[in-house]
Amino acid sequence: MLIDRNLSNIKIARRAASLVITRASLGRLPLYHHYLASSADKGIHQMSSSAIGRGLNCVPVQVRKDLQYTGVIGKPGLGYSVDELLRAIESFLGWNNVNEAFLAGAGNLGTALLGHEGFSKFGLHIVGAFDTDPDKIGRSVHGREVMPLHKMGDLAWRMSIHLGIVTTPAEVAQVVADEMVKGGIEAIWNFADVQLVLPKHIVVHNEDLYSSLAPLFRKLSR
Amino acid sequence: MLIDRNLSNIKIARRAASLVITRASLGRLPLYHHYLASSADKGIHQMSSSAIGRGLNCVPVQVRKDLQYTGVIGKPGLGYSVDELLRAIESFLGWNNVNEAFLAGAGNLGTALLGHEGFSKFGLHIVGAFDTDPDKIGRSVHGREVMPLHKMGDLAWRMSIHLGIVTTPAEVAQVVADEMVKGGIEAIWNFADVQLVLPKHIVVHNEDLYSSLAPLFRKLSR
DNA sequence: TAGATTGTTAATCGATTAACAATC
DNA sequence: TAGATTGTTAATCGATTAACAATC
Repeated sequence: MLIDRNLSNIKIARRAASLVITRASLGRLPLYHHYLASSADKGIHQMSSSAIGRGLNCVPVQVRKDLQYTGVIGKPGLGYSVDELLRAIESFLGWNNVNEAFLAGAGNLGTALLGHEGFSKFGLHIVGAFDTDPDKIGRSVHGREVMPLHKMGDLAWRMSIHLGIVTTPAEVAQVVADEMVKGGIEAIWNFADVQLVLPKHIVVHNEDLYSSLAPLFRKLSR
Repeated sequence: MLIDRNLSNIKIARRAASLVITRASLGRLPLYHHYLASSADKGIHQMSSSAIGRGLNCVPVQVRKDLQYTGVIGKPGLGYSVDELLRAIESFLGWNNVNEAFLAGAGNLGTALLGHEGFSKFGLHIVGAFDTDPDKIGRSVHGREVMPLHKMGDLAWRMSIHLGIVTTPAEVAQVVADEMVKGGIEAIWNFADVQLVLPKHIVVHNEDLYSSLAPLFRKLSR
């Protein structure tokens, strides 16, 4: 029995160490969390991969493969512990850490993100907003004062901010992102309609709204 | 010469007919358009696939493959006509059509999308906004009056609206989407944090912000 | 024990990239 | 013509899915 335990621990350790999560699986983990959380609210504490797959429109084997990355072990014949999965996903995605971010561009979209209260549940705190528009600077947007853009880099450095959100017009997004990188920012969430070109070690997610719209538009024009 | 022309026309026709664009390529076409448009602004009228690839951080062969779907033929040794590509991408993506949409959920994000003027350049016109909050109903948001949600389905039907945008809280998103489908809507752009389950013939794009954030957060927690 | 469901290997599918003849 | 770049086939890579022994 003791030997069994040890063997199975080694197995877990080896697996967790050797497997690197794919981009695709990583993006699905939040979806599992959404669905599992709403199931937990309904008092469901145990779920099989096929039950989860039904809720998310995907096949059980994909659910099992994705969930393996979290390190949670399911029980054959029974399924997974919903609460264990929720905690594991949260910790895997770093939702328990406090992730402080700066946002550049306090326009419509920037304002909306500043006002999105849901983020704080996942550890995302937008602690500074920046713009170049004199009419906006000094104003408070959803409780945060808009500061002049040229102060962003320095301040990011001094406050050890590592996440930047770009909601500026496309024309200035690259310059703003470069400024963020100079300020020590390591990950950028970009809503401007440009592909940012940045050093390899910076992680960028380009949130191109028109890429998302493309399949929808194509459907409509037929 | 005449024979050559005919042969090459047949080739084009066959190619356009047989190839169905992949989801991945479709999503990249808007990125090409962004970059080509900004190049055209700088007076550049001819570009090679490697020049385009440099601007978008991708390899020339991918550019060539993606651009083939638009039907544009490049000139060996020279490259592509920027203006021809721009027009071809616009027509391929249906950006020349008027695409009218209804939006449900006039919160922060909904308001931002209603105020996003850029959309109209691509044929997207959000012509109606809906909410259940009595404080919001009747108010004007970026020039459009917010209407009660229960009127959405009927109105979509009568106005032949085929595109729906969901910016409601996650809890009601599924119900709202079902209502859209009843109203004849065929494509749904969903910003709520749920995977909508809808009939096969409805095209849905789930714009899950937390999926986008996942790789960024992961980078930060290391 | 029997039924259900897991974890994992191997097969398939789709998307990216390398290689190169065709051609401006 | 020579150099550059195209369009396309074949090879590779990555992600999804089928199959099944292990096990609760």
